[in-house]
Amino acid sequence: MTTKGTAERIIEAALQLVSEKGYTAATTKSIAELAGVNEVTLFRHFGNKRGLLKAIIEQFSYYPLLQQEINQNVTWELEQDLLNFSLKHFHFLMSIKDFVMIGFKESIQFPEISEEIANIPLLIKKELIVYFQEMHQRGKIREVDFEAAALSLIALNFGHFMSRARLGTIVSDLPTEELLQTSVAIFSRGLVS
Amino acid sequence: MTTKGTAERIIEAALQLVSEKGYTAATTKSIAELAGVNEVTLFRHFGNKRGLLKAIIEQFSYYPLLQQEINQNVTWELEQDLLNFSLKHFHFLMSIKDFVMIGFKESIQFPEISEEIANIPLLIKKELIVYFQEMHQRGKIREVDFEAAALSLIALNFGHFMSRARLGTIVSDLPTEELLQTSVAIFSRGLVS
DNA sequence: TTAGCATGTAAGTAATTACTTGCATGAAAG
DNA sequence: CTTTCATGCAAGTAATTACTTACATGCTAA
Repeated sequence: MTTKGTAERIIEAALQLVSEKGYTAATTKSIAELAGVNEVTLFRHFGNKRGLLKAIIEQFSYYPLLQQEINQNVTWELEQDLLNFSLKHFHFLMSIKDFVMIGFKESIQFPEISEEIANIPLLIKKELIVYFQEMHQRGKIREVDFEAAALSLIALNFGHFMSRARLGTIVSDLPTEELLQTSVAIFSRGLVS
Repeated sequence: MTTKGTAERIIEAALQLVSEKGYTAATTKSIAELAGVNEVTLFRHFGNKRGLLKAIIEQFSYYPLLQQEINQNVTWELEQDLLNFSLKHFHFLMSIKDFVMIGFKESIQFPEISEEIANIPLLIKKELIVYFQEMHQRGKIREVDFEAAALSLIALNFGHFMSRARLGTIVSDLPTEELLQTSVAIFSRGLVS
């Protein structure tokens, strides 16, 4: 009980600090301080600093991926489906924002994270291609390179996510939902036959 | 002569290492080693480690921005213009890839870089909005939220850039030009009236 | 030739960092 | 009541880091 709470608090603090300042700059002292525990407790739980990050990675691998949820609520109405997907995609990325940032920052020190993160667009791409193919067979979208189309939608959402996650409302103060709606409206209109 | 070359080599090495490993993990020793100079030379040139990064930021502020080049070669043919812009945008981001990465990694330690980087999409957004408005008046694109449209195109290109810059061909081995072409084709088709 | 200037070399310093050890404490479980 | 177990606390260690100082060397320009 107390144990679990302690370890969790340490992981949480590490996740925050490492994603903010990077692995090296996030000292064990500062992590322990933010978690509200003694520094030795950190080592007693995770052995060493790398062990702490391993725990973070492991926790992430249990995180429910977006993938399964994509095919749910499919209406075979292009714009509606893509908006539904894009909203989910965006909020999913936001929910794992810290992981994504660590993945980008520590791709050299912890290539495992990079791989884990790179897997997300890969899985989503496959799902989207299948969806686009089916939509094409139903005569609802025109013939395009479905892989490129899938990658584009993913890039679109990822771009919006990065902009909001790192720059906030500096670039634009449009409400996220509104922005995504217009974004998807243009994109799906470009796909319809 | 030799002075300039030395300072430049140090800056180059720092740019590479800091963008790869982050500011804290890129030690002055490793930077000097990569630059092929003695560590003291680094301090003689830039005073301290922060001074070195200041020099990097300053060098970037002199970098020719994409902005002016956008309005050149405008044909008022939507797809052609947007493809031309997107290719320029993408390759511009690639050319300042290391700056962008530092900007994302060191947004806390060096907020100036973040601001500098955030300025890019802001300027481009303004240019794109003007272009879209003019295209609308010419009856070539339909009525949409031009700001959202501009942000979407920027997010699209940025997403492609991030994917290629960090994940290489893991997600897809489609040739960049081909990918951008399909990407822009869909997007512009979604805008035409 | 000489004077200056950029750089290399060697040595050192104070601070920080990851990590350890030994002991005290307090709460829960048997 | 006692044992166990997670944690706190104090102290310390070896390595690393940013940075300094003093002196030697070699190239360039006057």
